Amino acid sequence: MNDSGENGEKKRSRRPPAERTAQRDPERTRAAILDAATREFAENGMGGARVDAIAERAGTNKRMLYHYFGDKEQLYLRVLEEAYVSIRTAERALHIGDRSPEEGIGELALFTWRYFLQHPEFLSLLGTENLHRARWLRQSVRLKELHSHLIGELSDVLEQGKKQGVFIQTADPLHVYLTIASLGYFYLSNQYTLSTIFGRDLLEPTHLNAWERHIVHVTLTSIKR
Amino acid sequence: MNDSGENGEKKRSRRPPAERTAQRDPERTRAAILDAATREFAENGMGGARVDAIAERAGTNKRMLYHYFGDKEQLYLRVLEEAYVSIRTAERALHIGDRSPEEGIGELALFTWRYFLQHPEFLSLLGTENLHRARWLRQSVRLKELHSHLIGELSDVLEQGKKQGVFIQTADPLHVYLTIASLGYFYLSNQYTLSTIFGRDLLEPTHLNAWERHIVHVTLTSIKR
DNA sequence: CGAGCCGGTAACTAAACAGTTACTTGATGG
DNA sequence: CCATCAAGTAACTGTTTAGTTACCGGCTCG
Repeated sequence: MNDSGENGEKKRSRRPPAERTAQRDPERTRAAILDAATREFAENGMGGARVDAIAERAGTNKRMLYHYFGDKEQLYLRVLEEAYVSIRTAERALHIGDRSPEEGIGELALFTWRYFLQHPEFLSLLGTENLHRARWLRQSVRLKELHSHLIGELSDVLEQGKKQGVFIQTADPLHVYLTIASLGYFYLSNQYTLSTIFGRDLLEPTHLNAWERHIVHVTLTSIKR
Repeated sequence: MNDSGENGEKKRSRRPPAERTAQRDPERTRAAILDAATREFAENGMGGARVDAIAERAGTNKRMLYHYFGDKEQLYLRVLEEAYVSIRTAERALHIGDRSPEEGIGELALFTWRYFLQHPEFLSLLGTENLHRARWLRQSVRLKELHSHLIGELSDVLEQGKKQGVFIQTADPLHVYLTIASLGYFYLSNQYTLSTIFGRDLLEPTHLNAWERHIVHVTLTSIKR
């Protein structure tokens, strides 16, 4: 039933400048807008992003954008929610409790670093949202449980490590997560100013690999007995 | 526009009589604009900052702003340069080489954290500049030597620590600095989203103090033998 | 078969914005 | 004592922007 390609083209249009009929695909249009918006907001922030630019990137127009998402702010919030759901979903699939505590933490650190590296738009969106003091995120209800799971799982792993005597008793799950995230976030999100003032390209593979090892090393030595 | 006759009421002159002359103080006006611009750019980013808002905050008007700084971009660059000069100047005054290596590094970590805490506008400006891939910072020549000094001094302290056998041989000055800056920057610049998703106010004194101790602990354990 | 719904387009509008211009006031040195 | 210039004000301008409206045309179902 999937009509791929052209069905009978009986359409000899009379007027419109665009004679080519776009095949209708609401789901695709919606996804294209969301994707285009993600890139536009990530590159230019909330204040700098242009609604016209998003429509153009999505290969559609403003009318559709307002039709599906309401207005610029609601679209931005959807982009942000989507970004959070993506990283937390991938994170869950790790199941850091399946390995030894030490390996579990190391795995989480590696995953986080590599996810940040492959999703610069996520870091950028976080930066924008924080510039505005989480003005839009705070309105979103559906995001909290997403995170309580992360802390819960991390807490279990730490407890097990403490019982086994490999981790110090004061190790705190939130602190461990913040440590991992800090080291990845700052290096990447501030790579441009850092590369400029220190005169080294931080994105060179050699430096990236060194920093990856550094993150794991710092995280583990800070909680090991 | 303004037609001749009609000398009755209502002749709205284009130029209202200046009732009182503000005392002239070019240096003060200049400083007021720079200060107002710092706040406006920090709060709204480059795209969100409004020239009119800066003029109003400074208690002056756009004409003066353009007179002293050329245009919005040049003003922004001056704000950014000023911010970097401020932190590096304060940092230099620490003289971290005067203490034992361990104390020196701890001192640098404490200073950095506290400076970030007291100067949220600096963090915000860094975020904005990185969103734009250091577009303006790269144009600034006068900022590189400012930073080579920092790395040089840090390198000396680490060398001394290695000689004394208290630091590991692989400790790298840039990595140490990035570690310290990461842990402070992320916690503060992302405090709004983090507080929201984890349901804790990260700015509460208890949590701030705990994180301060954490930064020093993490930094030192990562390089100690 | 035709009414009306739905995905889609382009031109429009009111407001906001960066940057300019026309003008005023007062201090100073010749 | 006035010519000149710098500090300062507010209205203006051309452009950009978020959001709207008028319209198009194919598809579906009664």
